[in-house]
Amino acid sequence: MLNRSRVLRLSRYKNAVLRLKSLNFVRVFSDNLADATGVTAAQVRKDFSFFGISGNRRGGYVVDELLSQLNKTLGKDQFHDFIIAGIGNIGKALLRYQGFEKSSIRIAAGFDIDPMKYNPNGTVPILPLEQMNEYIVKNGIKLGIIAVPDYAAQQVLELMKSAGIKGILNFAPICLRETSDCVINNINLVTELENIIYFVESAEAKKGK
Amino acid sequence: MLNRSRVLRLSRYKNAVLRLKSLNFVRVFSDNLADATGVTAAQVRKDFSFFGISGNRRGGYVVDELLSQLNKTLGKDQFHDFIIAGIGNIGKALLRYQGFEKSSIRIAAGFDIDPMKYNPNGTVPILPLEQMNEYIVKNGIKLGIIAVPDYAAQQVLELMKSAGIKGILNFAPICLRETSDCVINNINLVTELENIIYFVESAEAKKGK
DNA sequence: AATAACTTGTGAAAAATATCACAACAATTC
DNA sequence: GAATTGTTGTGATATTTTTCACAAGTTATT
Repeated sequence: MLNRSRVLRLSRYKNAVLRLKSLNFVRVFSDNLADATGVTAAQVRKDFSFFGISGNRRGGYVVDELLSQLNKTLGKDQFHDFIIAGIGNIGKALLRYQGFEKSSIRIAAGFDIDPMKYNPNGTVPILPLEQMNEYIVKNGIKLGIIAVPDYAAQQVLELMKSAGIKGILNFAPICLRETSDCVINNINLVTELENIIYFVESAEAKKGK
Repeated sequence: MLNRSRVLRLSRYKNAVLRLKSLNFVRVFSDNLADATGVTAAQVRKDFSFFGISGNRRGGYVVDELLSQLNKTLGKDQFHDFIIAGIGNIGKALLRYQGFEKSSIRIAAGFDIDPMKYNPNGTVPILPLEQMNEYIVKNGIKLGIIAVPDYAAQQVLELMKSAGIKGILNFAPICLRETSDCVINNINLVTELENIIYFVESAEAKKGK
């Protein structure tokens, strides 16, 4: 069965391998990846085994081979276009984020309802939300990011799905439900901070006692 | 044992209850929360039971009571100050993010090495990174956000930890390892998008076959 | 070419997590 | 006030995920 956190770990391994490669490593061991990503070596190997990624006994994994296997598994052997709905603080940050390009991720266009945000001729065009459907269909976009306020999220989700979007990263602070025809990852910034608060507070409490 | 995803779910329940409250719900059932957050009703009850949150048989949970129990458990009965290191795209977006205040989360200050970013007299002061240690110690800050480039992340982590930070949300695309004295949550935007790409691609592949 | 050193790949075991199913109970109806 | 209905709280069960442990294999050394 395909397991979400297993795929997340695969991405982390890939990042770790990239960093090791930049340090001129030619081979890596499951041990190295375990250290770099905070899991056990057995888990690294189990994960690889699950996706049919293999190395050499005693020789570990050849960095370049491993990278290409990881990229292939993750579908990173081709460019992927995303669109963003909502050009607020988060949306703008994602538009400008430098880290995507080298991971063959491209933000193709942004959409908003606020005319002040429109910029049809920018590097990444910002267009009226009404044009989103047309854009998605015309360009065959399959991937979207939702960065609108909570009250608009569900509606934007429906718009995206009906236009043919198959996968969404959602930053709106509301848990969008995924369906069989559309994968959704929810990132809730408040929730993430609350999580940290909880563990820090409970550590304090334990110590105080 | 305390379980990270259990606490994350608790935050989601809290958000769901807040939304139901705004719809004038007076009581909620585990069923409602299950629907709103995409888990089973049994899980909601198990989670509550774990934290000692209880309702009434047949009567469900009284919204206001439940909220205060959730907030108390999550340590949201008081304000929490965070600092941010790295005032780039992500850092700036977080500084301006509107959603924190009503969750009693406050960004107290930002730090960067670029003098162009300094703004010591803004609503949220942006100060030189060299002053971070002093600021943390002086104000008793326990919580931090890392939004610097990958190559600087480890170093900023050490700075924060040595100054007394106990919990960190990390946006740098490198997996920072948590230690017994400092909780860390890593959010890697590329990884999140890759995860979606993977599931969309593999769904495509399955359909094509 | 035999031995030693070391790492993978993976079944088996353990641990963690989620679901089931139902007794216990509270509100409502008859 | 007895019967009915509906919901919680939770042991027991099932499933998922992780770790263990070691045979199988590869390279290096003597």
